[in-house]
Amino acid sequence: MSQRELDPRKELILKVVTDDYIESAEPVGSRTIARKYNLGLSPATIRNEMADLEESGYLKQPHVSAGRIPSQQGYRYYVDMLMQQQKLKEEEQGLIRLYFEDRSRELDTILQQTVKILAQLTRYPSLMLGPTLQPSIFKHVQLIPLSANDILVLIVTDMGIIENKVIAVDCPVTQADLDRASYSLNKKLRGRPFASLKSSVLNELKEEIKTEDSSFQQAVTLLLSSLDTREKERVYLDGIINILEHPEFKELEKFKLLLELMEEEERLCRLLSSPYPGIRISIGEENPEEAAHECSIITANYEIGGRVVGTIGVLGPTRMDYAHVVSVVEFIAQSLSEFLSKS
Amino acid sequence: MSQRELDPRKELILKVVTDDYIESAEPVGSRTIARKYNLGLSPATIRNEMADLEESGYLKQPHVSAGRIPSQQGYRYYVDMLMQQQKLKEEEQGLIRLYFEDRSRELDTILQQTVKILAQLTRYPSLMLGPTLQPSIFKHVQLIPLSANDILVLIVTDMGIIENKVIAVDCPVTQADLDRASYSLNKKLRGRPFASLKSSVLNELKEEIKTEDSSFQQAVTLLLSSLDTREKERVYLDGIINILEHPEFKELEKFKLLLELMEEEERLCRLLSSPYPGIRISIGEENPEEAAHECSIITANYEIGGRVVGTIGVLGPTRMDYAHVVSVVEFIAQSLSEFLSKS
DNA sequence: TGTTAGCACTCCCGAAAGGCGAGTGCTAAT
DNA sequence: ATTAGCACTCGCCTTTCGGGAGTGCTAACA
Repeated sequence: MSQRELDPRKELILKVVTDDYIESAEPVGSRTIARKYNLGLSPATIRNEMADLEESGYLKQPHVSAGRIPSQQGYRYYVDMLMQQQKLKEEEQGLIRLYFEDRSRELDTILQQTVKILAQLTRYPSLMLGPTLQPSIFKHVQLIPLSANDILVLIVTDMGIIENKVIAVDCPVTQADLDRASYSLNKKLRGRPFASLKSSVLNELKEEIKTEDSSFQQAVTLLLSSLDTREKERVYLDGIINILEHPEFKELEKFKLLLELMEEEERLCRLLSSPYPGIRISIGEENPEEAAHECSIITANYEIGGRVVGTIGVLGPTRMDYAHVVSVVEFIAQSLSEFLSKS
Repeated sequence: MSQRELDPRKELILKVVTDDYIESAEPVGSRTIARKYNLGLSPATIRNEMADLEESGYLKQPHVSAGRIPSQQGYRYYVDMLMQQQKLKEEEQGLIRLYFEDRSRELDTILQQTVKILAQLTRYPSLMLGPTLQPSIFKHVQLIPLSANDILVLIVTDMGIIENKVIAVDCPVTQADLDRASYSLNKKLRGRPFASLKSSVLNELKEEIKTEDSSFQQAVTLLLSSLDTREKERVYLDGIINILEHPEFKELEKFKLLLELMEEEERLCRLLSSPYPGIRISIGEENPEEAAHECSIITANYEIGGRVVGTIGVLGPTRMDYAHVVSVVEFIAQSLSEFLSKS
């Protein structure tokens, strides 16, 4: 975080320039500021201040005879020090609340729709990293025979997240075998956090099943290994189209890079995942992805029962309506957390 | 289907124009044809034929001094009568086969990756309508308590499709209640086709449970109603970016309309769903969606165990490589059907 | 010393102009 | 019936050019 290192008048001007540029998408000139914002300063004075701000890296000029726009450093200062926290408008709050009132749907649908509403309210592309298994608690496992050699493994967590996986076994197993296996797996695993499964419990379990027959052994071993490999999280996405509203993407090439990014889940994950809780704002080149170097990303984590399980966020040009987006993302993340924690 | 109503030389010229335009995206002129395709005809002759073809509606001119391009009617004739069926290249077949060899994944992932490979091979945006429940056979149901008042209902079909839904009950139910309910539901429903559930079986079941306690009754009733409402199919999508390779979408507005379409599942469903099996080609305004009036769509249904359960398809400009796409879509639909039927 | 008016200068942007080139339809010859 | 020749059309690309917005600098002023 930056220190407060600009004098009040420079701050004021930086703020005004940023606000105006965010709104208009046009470089802001000294004349405009003087006329529009009544600061009691002449254009010339503002010009001087702007020149200073440019020299110290907070503003820049697209070209000599244009107004100023904020640099990445300028946005950072704006976001950290100048931006006014907005309270979400009543109607927006209402919309979100209303949406989260209707409850009986699949998890998948809920998440998809949450991203959709986020995109609608922000008018930017919105993304979500689906809930991880890691912090969940094991609730139920069910082994279901699909055919002679294929078993469907269903794992349910306390959050209602469902994992399913087909595993192939060499020798046929009977329904009875599987029921028995399901039963003892459940007895053993129910209530345990996933994070702890890999190490202790599983070995323990492996020991135990030595006494059982081989097909059961095999099934369990496979289950365990499949639990191991399962790390990929789903990415939800909506409102890509919103990006086209913004003049910075009128050049197809720029948009193309971004669209490419959006179609690759791994890269999105890298962009979104954030270790610490709370709102995070990444501006321009702070983003790890080359394609997003002219974008900013605002994310917040959401939780289930106090445990962080996923991330929700918005992607936009660096000239983004930070204040508004922050308030929406925050509110939705919180609403989603509450919603998921209730079930 | 059109009758064969053009004389051979006109057909030849229509075919050449279409082939060339599909490849080059430029209106093709008489001179080009004469030089490039050695038809033993002079440009002037070709011009006369083209003028005839234009008059009868198979070709059109973007403007007076440009070459000809196929009209929608022209494409239709091309697709129905002139296009040579291609056999898929060995390497493409190999790629697809290779992909379908690796088996143990979730259904969801498989479908997503199938669309991805379709997009890769065709270089067009690709879509899939996820498998419907309707033609499946009931395999297993499991009721799992998530909290005091929420029950997770898991339904597994013989195809490994998994539906899950959270339903809320008024009064708390115990694990034992649910196990008992699961048991009798399974006994009753296993092996029945979904299509038949709504009517006969369910009423029968309702009668039967009158004798049971109320919480059980309630759960079953809810289950039935949730089965009813569940009709929405998932849409998988990949390779949107490919559309930008084509000059017809260099105008942002056109692309925007299409992107809008792609972000709305219902509209995609309407566009894709096709009653009859086999390859279907919709050209330009044959499509029900306004936004796709300058596009063509090639779809094929895929099956599980001989029953049509979904659709896979490709969207491109009307100037689309029909022959190649048809062969890819066909092959992938078939491979997917085989793959899904094996499990 | 900070602020402001005045002014010359820069440079983007959009409109207008002009030339090129590809392709056509028509006519007349084969 | 086919073809060569030719005048004509028209999209597109490049160039040109003026207007306008905005600047930095200088000098005057409080």
